Amino acid sequence: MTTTIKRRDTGVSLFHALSDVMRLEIMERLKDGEHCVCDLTEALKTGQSRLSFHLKVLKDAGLITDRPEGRWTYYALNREGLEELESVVQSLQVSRPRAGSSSRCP
Amino acid sequence: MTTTIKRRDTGVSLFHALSDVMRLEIMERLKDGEHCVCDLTEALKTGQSRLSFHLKVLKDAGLITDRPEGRWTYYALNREGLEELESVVQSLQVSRPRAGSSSRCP
DNA sequence: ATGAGTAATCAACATCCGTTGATCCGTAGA
DNA sequence: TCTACGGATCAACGGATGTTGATTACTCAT
Repeated sequence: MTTTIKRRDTGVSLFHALSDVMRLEIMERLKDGEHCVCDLTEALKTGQSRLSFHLKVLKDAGLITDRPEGRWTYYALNREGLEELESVVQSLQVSRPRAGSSSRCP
Repeated sequence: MTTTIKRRDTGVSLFHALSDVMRLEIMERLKDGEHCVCDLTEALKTGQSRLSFHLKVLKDAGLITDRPEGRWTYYALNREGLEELESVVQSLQVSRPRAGSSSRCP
């Protein structure tokens, strides 16, 4: 089914985007609102190039948004992405209330 | 804070475990209950070695459990791991209701 | 005890990912 | 227009990750 495949792929990219310490730290920082790159660079004590790389991964996954303004770019959490994440996680929950083992081998 | 660091690390390993198509497919299969490896090998049409590798990743992350029985090993979803995942995902939600931008650069 | 079947582990290889430093692009101020 | 600055992008490198085939360990049946 195509929608299932699509769901799996977005799942993979969402989970991959979050499978890195620095990226989780970025998400953490953005929880209280928008931040510009220079702000994050200082807060996370890292190089500009590295930060830019991770921001791109998060943005491509749809978890954050960027808002260029003049010389600066502000990043913020993306509600839609987080909702999608929630939904994918929900879909991992057990569907049948594990009524004993459902496959017998011998 | 130590607990925050620990939370980040478990987050990373949970997300990493789920950032792979085959591993998501395994989770999908286990939603309806226990399955033995031979069962999954056939369902996912893959080699035994490959499957075993991915099962180990999921198990190490605490997302599934194994139950050896005789010649076979049965795998199942691990509720605790899924709850931990939920909790980590919850912790990514915006904390303050984004009252405008919280950092100004110039 | 031997042989067959299940599954974990290993070594080797290929690929992907993250880091770093350099470069490029766009904007703001002189 | 020239310069300085913020930030994206690129190439190159090194380390991690996934794949494959072979080996090993264990269990069951004969």
